[in-house]
Amino acid sequence: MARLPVYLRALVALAERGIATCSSEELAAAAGVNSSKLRKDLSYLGSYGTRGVGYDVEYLRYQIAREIGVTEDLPVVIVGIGNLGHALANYSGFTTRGFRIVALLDSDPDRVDEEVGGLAIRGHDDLERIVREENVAIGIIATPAAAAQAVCDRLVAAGVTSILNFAPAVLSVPPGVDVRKVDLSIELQILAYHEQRKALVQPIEGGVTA
Amino acid sequence: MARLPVYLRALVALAERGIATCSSEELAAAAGVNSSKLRKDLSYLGSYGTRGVGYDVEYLRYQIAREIGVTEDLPVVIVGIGNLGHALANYSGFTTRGFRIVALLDSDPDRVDEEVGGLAIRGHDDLERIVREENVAIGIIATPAAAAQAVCDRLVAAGVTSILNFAPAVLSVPPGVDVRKVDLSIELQILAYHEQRKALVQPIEGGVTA
DNA sequence: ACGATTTTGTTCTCACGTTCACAAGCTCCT
DNA sequence: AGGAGCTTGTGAACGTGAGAACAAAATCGT
Repeated sequence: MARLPVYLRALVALAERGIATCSSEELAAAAGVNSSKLRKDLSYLGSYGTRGVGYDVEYLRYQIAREIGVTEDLPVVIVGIGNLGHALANYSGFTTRGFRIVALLDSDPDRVDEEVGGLAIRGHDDLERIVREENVAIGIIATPAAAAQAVCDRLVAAGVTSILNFAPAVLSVPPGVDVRKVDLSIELQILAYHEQRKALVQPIEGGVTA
Repeated sequence: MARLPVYLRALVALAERGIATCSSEELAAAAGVNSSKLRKDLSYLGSYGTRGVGYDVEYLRYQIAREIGVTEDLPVVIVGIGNLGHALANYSGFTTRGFRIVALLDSDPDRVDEEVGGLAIRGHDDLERIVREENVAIGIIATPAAAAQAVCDRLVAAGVTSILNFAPAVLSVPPGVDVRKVDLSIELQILAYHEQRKALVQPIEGGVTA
């Protein structure tokens, strides 16, 4: 399920605060979900809790990490080192949460060998070799929309089977390849939509909708 | 619905390619959804199509933009100008798609007056004033997780009613305030999960799962 | 002017995910 | 040792969203 990483993050946060055990209510609150949903999700992995007591934070943390498959670092490449690629390369959250950035790729020859976040930018020519040599299964696309599909095709051909796409483009991939899309302006537009509805409803009803 | 912005983007792309009219099948393919779903979504807005012909791209584009509420630019503030905040401030997708970044805020006094993306960074002291003067309804939080809730509280108190949160923290807000969360490492972990399942299943079944 | 064709708008069915509610089980206190 | 009090795990109802199928309507050709 897509909520396991959220639970994992909440567990890490609890562990950092020195909390050794927690109930489903507490963990659900930390993760921002319903406690029933949380228990059902966790029961899908197995019975890792103790009735009357709760869950052992450290134990559950490891079990979820194992289920997700981030017990050891997974190699990742980032393609497109523009503003966003820069930020991603410097983002500490990747490296501390089960991922290892093995290469930064950019099509601009002038940028090759430039260092970002302690890693030198490589040209697109090296894409296939790096993916094969490092056994990279996950690629991050942070190129302009026009280049996204071509980059995607090359990544998939080289052996990448999961893609995180920041480019505002719909990627078509063969079966067996997963794509997740993060579109920043679409997120904002969704907020704008709710915003507009609030602006329309509130003056009439005279209050916020609980 | 959360898919309207996707349709809008697809329509803009079609318009840029000089396509004046399109069927639900074509638009659905461009948006990456089912044509039935698309038609149902659009019918919720009204009958903007013509049977036997399809949809007028330009007309539908305006209608969706109006529905979302991005016909004129909405003011937005970005709080936390680290790596990610930098990228967001420079991201052209916001400004070209119905939003106007009116302020960049950072807690670090040394960064104040530094210019990013043509806008000077302001200190947190100016938060309330800017939000009120510019009538800002949407705030973007790109701070570290530890600062996110405090920033969120200040934004909400100043009048912001929609928040896009990039910090890896669960924000609690009063009723009537919308929060959308974008967590980059969670997206990667979701891919890792699918990746692991592929690695487990494929060697046994001997092929990709269609 | 009329029918064939295309495409929308809508209805119906189905499956999934969420939530409530309760039984099973563990701990602690007496 | 035995019961009271929690807390997990799960079974059942509910609501929501997705997909297929069909009817209404507009154009085009004859």
